[in-house]
Amino acid sequence: MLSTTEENYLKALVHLSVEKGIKDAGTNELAGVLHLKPATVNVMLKKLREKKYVTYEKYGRITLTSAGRKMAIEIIRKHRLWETFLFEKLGFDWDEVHEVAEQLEHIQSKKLIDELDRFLGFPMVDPHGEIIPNAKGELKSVPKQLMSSVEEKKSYVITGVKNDETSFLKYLEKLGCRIGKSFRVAGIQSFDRSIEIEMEGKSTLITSEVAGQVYVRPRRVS
Amino acid sequence: MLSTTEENYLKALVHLSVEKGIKDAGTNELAGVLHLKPATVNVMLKKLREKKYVTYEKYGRITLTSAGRKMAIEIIRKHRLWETFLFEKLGFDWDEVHEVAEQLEHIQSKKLIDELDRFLGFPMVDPHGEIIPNAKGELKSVPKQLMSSVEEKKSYVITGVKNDETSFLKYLEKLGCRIGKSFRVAGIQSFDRSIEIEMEGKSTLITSEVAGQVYVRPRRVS
DNA sequence: TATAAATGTTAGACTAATCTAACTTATAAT
DNA sequence: ATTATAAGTTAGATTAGTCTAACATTTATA
Repeated sequence: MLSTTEENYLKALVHLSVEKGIKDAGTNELAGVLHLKPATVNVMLKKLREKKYVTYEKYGRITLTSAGRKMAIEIIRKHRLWETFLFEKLGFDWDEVHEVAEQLEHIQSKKLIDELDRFLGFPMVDPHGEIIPNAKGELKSVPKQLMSSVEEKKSYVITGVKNDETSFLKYLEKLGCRIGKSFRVAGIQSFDRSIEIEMEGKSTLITSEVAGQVYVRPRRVS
Repeated sequence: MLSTTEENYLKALVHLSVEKGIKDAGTNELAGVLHLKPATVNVMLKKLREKKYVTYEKYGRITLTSAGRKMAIEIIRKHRLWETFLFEKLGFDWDEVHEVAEQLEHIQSKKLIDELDRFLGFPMVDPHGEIIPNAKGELKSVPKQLMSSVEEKKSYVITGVKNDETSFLKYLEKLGCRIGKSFRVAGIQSFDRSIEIEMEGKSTLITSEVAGQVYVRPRRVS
């Protein structure tokens, strides 16, 4: 059985790899997302390696083993189910669920989480639009949708890009488009198929060329 | 903010006083219910005294301050609301709820517990028939009912005794009747008003004299 | 009431998780 | 290629919560 602390390290490793797209991490990066000092992380890493949850050697990069990844995905599953519960059943706001789910995700009871899943009707996504891993620990891949096929007035989350040339990514960055960001479609111009989106309060115009290179998924609105 | 450990100490003090009917406790007793060593409890007691949650002096008895009692009752409220949730919404069995509620009761979020209360319809009792303190921390006293007024086929919990002579208590003990025990009324003899109860699988006869000295409250059946 | 038994306390050690400060290795820049 | 900077490591200290073993006090009993 893992401690809450150990669980948080594993979860952070998955988040780092999802957000950065690479599967390994460094001591400093990990310390950064956990708000701990590198020295602290270093100590814990030895323990997690001992327990076979990560592979890692001195001055090297940190990678989750399959056991480590499985554990981490289980915790993410719990987190997202609890977020869904708080949002759907208890009327929490979109931005209030995370903090409480951070605590709830560490409750140890397989039955609890399976019954919660059933109670919620086996939801696929959490209130942030994030995919909820299923009971088998599969992060079922949702059909990919291009930004060029979005509908007006609906909300989406950016999930990836088709094209990863630096110049293109730099341009996306300039537009404020990063993986994980969510936006609402304010309007679509019919003559050039350009899309006007609202993201973090400001409005941005996306050309159809760009939209054809960006993956999105629908987001449940609060 | 109290640690989980500190919360458990306060809760144990309330349970001790409820179960034993006295408002103070000893180091050994407390260690017993917490499954810790007296030395450990002694260390923590100093800390809780420092924080003004208990009053206690060397070799003396331990008493909760009103702040301590308030905290403890809040935790008991959380525990019982979670038990109700697990039982009513997630289909847990009567005997499975406690263990998970022991973990859930330490989640810190006022909103969570108030919304959970609302979601459950402001329940008065948990699946064990225990009274749920309200949001103001009042352990609303439920009208006392004597065992002599029970109805056939219904279930009750023993809540107290009118008479606390040793001989009487010893007799109750022999019958298996202790505070907190629950039973079902199998039948009532009309000619002598004696009551046949089923408790923990076995059947026991209670005379009307005894029934008139024992307090009970209705229990929700599983 | 003297003593045995029960209860309570203290000191010192241990584990988990954290920190700071000093040190080492790897990477980037001139 | 040398050096400066960034990244990573180690050692030693700290806090919370626990333990055991030895000691002190209170209580119950012969």
